[in-house]
Amino acid sequence: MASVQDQFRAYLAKHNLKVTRQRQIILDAFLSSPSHLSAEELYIRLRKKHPNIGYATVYRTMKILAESGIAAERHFGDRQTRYEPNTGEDHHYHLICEECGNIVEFEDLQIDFLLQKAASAHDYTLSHRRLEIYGRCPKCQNK
Amino acid sequence: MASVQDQFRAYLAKHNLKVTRQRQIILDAFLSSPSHLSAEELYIRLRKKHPNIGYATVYRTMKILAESGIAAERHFGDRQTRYEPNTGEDHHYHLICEECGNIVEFEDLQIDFLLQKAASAHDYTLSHRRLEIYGRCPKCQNK
DNA sequence: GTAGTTGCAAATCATTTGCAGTAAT
DNA sequence: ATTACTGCAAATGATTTGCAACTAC
Repeated sequence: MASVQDQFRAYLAKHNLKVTRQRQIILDAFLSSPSHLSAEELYIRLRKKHPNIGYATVYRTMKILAESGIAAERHFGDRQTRYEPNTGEDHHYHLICEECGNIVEFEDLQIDFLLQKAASAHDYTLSHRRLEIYGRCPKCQNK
Repeated sequence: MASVQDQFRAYLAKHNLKVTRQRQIILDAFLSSPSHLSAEELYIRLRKKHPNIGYATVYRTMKILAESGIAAERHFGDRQTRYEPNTGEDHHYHLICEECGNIVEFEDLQIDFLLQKAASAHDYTLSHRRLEIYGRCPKCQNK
């Protein structure tokens, strides 16, 4: 039942933060944009409709979205932090085309299992994992 | 036979680059330091013995080491780029303690196989992969 | 001698922060 | 009324670059 909107409001309330017009706009833009955008890319999309929203506000809000568990931060090869909607406890992996940058997400229970096993083998507890496979997508393989 | 030193000289020769004192010093320092140092950390170690080597030279040289295949660049959670000796075509994975930052490297043929399979399943070719498991090391588990 | 290199300082890129004015509670 | 928030511009931290002096070839 709890929509992302509710989750957001609940998080703000719990932390004495305010529901502002800008935060609402940024959340909506984030939810209705392609995944893996950076704060800058989101900002650029935003200013089309809302030219007066500040760069810093986008950064600050994305940080709140990450803390509230609505967005997850990702670091791929480039320097920027990218965000994706958080799909809860379950995790997925990324397949990234080195040529065009296209990203495919996938899940794999067998990999999950082996990662858990690898951590245990070294007496580590596992909290999260990052797996990225770089290669060439079908399109880019034929130039 | 080909030592890393030879590999370095060969790369420099092929690209019309010169074998300078500084490049030699930085390569040696890189080879005799713990793995996963950042350019800054290497620079700090260096200046003990060679106070007149410039910050930029370290960055420039690490870039050459990466291009020549002697070092591999790594991006973990923090913002800095870290370097590790490149162990050729074979790859390994990382187990990282979120508390103390300790890093364990490991290999796993079963994981290799599944990653290759995952790429194929989406018609991607595979060029390289990045796998990091975050958790807590044995020491940090007991506070 | 010539072309590539160095060290420095200034520039750049992504991100963060201080602050005075503004808006949500 | 308070307290948090915004937008801007200036600050930060990692890395890069321009340039005049220098060094390997």
